[in-house]
Amino acid sequence: MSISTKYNPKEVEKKWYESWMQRGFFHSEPNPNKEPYTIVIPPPNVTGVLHMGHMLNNTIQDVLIRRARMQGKEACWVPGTDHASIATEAKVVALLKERGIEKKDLTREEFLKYAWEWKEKYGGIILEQLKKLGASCDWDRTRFTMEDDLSAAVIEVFVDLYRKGQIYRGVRMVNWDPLGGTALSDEEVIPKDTMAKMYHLNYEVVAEGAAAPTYITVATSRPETIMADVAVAVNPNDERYMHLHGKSVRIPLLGKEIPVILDEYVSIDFGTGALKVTPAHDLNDYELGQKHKLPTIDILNNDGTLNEQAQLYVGQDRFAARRNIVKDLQEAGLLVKIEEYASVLQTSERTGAVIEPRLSMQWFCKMDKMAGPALESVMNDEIRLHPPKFKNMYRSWMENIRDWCISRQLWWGQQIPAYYLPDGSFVVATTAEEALVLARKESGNENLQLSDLRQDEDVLDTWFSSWLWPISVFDGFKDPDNKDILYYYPTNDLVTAPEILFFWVARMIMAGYEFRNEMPFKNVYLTGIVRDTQGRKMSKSLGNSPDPLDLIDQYGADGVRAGMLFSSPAGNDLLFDEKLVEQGRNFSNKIWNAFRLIKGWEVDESLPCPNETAIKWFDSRFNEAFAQIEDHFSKFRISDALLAVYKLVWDDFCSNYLEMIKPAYQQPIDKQTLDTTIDYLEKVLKVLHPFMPFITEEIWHDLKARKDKEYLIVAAWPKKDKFDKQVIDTMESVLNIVGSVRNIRNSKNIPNNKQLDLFIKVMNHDHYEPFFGVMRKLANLGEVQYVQESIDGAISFIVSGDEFFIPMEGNIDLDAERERLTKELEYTKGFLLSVDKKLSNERFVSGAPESVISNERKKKADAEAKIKAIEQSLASL
RNA sequence: GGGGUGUUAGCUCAGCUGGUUCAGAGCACCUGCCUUACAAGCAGGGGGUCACUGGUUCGAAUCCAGUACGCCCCA
Repeated sequence: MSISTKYNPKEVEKKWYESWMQRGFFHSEPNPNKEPYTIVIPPPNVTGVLHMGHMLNNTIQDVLIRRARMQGKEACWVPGTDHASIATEAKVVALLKERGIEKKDLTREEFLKYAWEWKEKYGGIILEQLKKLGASCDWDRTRFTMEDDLSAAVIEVFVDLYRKGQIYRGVRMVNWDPLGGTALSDEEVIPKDTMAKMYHLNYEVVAEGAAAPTYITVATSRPETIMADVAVAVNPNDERYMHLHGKSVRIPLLGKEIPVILDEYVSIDFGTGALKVTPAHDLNDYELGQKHKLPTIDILNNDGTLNEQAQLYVGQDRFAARRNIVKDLQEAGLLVKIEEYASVLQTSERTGAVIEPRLSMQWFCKMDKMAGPALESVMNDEIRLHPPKFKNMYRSWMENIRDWCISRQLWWGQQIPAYYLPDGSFVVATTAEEALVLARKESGNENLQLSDLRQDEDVLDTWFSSWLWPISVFDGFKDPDNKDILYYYPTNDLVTAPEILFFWVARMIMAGYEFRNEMPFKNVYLTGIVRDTQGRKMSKSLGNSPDPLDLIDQYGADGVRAGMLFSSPAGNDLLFDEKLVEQGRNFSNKIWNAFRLIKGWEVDESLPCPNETAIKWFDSRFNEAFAQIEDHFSKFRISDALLAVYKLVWDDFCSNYLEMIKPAYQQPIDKQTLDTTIDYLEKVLKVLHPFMPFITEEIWHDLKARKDKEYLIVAAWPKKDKFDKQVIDTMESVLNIVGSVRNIRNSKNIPNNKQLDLFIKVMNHDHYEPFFGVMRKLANLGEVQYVQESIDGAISFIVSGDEFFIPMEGNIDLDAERERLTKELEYTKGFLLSVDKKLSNERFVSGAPESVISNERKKKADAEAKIKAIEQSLASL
């Protein structure tokens, strides 16, 4: 038989993925005889392509879902995509631009037509990429946040919340791009470090009957906004300005009187310690203005020119106005000085224009009521965050929650179902027709027509559809009692990144309680961010992110999956190194070769089984490791679970078990050993399958002929079983003995093929006999036997309190041996001293629990025995 | 500025209720091996003042306080 010494993942992966799909293993239907296990995918942007973050995230979900499926649960992983209004609209705009089409020349309908065309053509590539990773999603259930049913749910929820008084209109500061004529999200704003100028201006203090005018100097980077000033603020503790408390000042040039207000917000050391307050044109000033109930004067037009409110420089661009006012101020003698300082300039990602903070009317969703149950369920562990350290962060955010701005000045998304009447009032309804009925009723004007109503131009924030995701993918709004939602909801586990804990996770929890009176999921597993080896976030602009598909191509999906999970505990960032994936690939190869070895054996049914001890040991060892693996899973320690499987396969199964039972070259194996070994390999494949689905399925089928649906993907997950700790412990000692022998070979340059003899002088154990065979095989020993006395002319070592001798036929370096033994003797004596010290401390003996004390006594006895043995050996040298 | 969180081997991290699985794993490194499953491998080995300072305790990597540095989220 010839099987390649290297595992070749390419065709294997394609073959099994297709095969799993064909047989419908990924598909789920409600089954009352089975326990449901449900995951909804965090929907990636429909425009997105697979990046390393998706890889990690979806590998974890696939591990969880595959394990649940093997456990016999009705496993359902719902995939889908998010319409991502900002990102998608930006891509469509860019694409149209390449074709010479400007968005502003299109109507809303024309633009949306292009957008949908584009979505149909390029959208959802990412889902195809997930298949390459092996993701076992139920593709029949693929959903999209902007498909009809899901959009209908969004509108329904909006109307519902509006009627409950949870949605209102209000003013908010937005990032305005005067060149693009649009508001931008924070993500679309690029901060640029620049040198800016700080202008120091004199505001005249209003003082009746003063002989000469006195001034207060205010520092500002934006002198052209002084016409929008409504106050000057100083810190109440600032000694320089005590005399101004309760006074007023005049705006330079304009002469308008404004109050001096006191607020600790003003930092005494920055600028002159006096701050002009311009609520319409600065976020901090806006908040200050709200706090002190000051008016808001907006002096800018959409395109960045000054309007009538400014009174001066009307019609001029903000930068031209700045130049002019500086000149005028200078001439008026009110400009004290100009300073250069390092500042951060906010610019538009798309037009490069300097961002103008601007007040605008937006829609908000109240959060305080919904936050209550959402906070409580996490605090009392109804919903568990993994790792739990995120609970604190969650709490502080939820306790200081702000209302949610849900409107966006875009076209791609669900248009807000608010309809304006000609008089400026509005009604909210699911359709225009319903809106008309409402509008007629509320206005008392029965003559109103559809054409008199104007729907709000804005669309809803994308999160306003994704917060409904766990409910809407099962049509829980359209049909609240359908069998899917009743069966699959609440879902089990959610796997996502901590950076969207608030944007998304918290809001889904709120929506769950608000609309279904039930949590949306029981566990939230928070992954870390995938970074490069220097700890930098992976990003397109840095070019430090490998293409996941290239990696799969090069190392195989199984190798990449394992690589991603090595060293990525929950909540910790993953410093991605291609070496990890290499390790994953090497692991694939290791398993492959173990399979090759077993597959290559000829069986001789007449042979007796010489491997009882090894067989008994691995059975116990498997059960012990399996219990650890299950424990890791129960705590969502996926990385640790994989590492435990890794060691079980590599160390226990390959390095130890297979070496113990391996027949000599070209010798046949007995039937019992072979059958048991195949059973063991199957068990190992099972626990490995969630992590490395392809190679395990391949070996599963190569190992034996299988019936039609007898696939590993649906094979029964092992059950916890008892294990013999004694056998495991003894084998550990045996492996230590073997290690010591090998070490001696190594240090004495004794070739592996030269047999050595071993004599055991038992102190504590006399149960090594069943393990003699294992020792002989692994250490290449000839004679192995118990003795009563030390052996002269032998190298000795101690394992678990017993002394072992290897006769050396005179080629012992006596000095070296004496030195080694002396060293060990000294160490042991020191150890004994520390134990004695502890035991003679009365407070320890009276204070420590009995078990700790008896343990110390045992340590003392062991150490004393060891010292005696070493001393004897030294004497015999 | 507010809140959170972290610092253990060269790197990435475990270490759960303070006490023999307490200083551990993987990778990297060093030495020797192409020994018929695997050089993508085998065997062996070296390496840490558990950030710093103090406290609690019979006993601290572990609990508490402070300091330094880092990261995350919000503003």
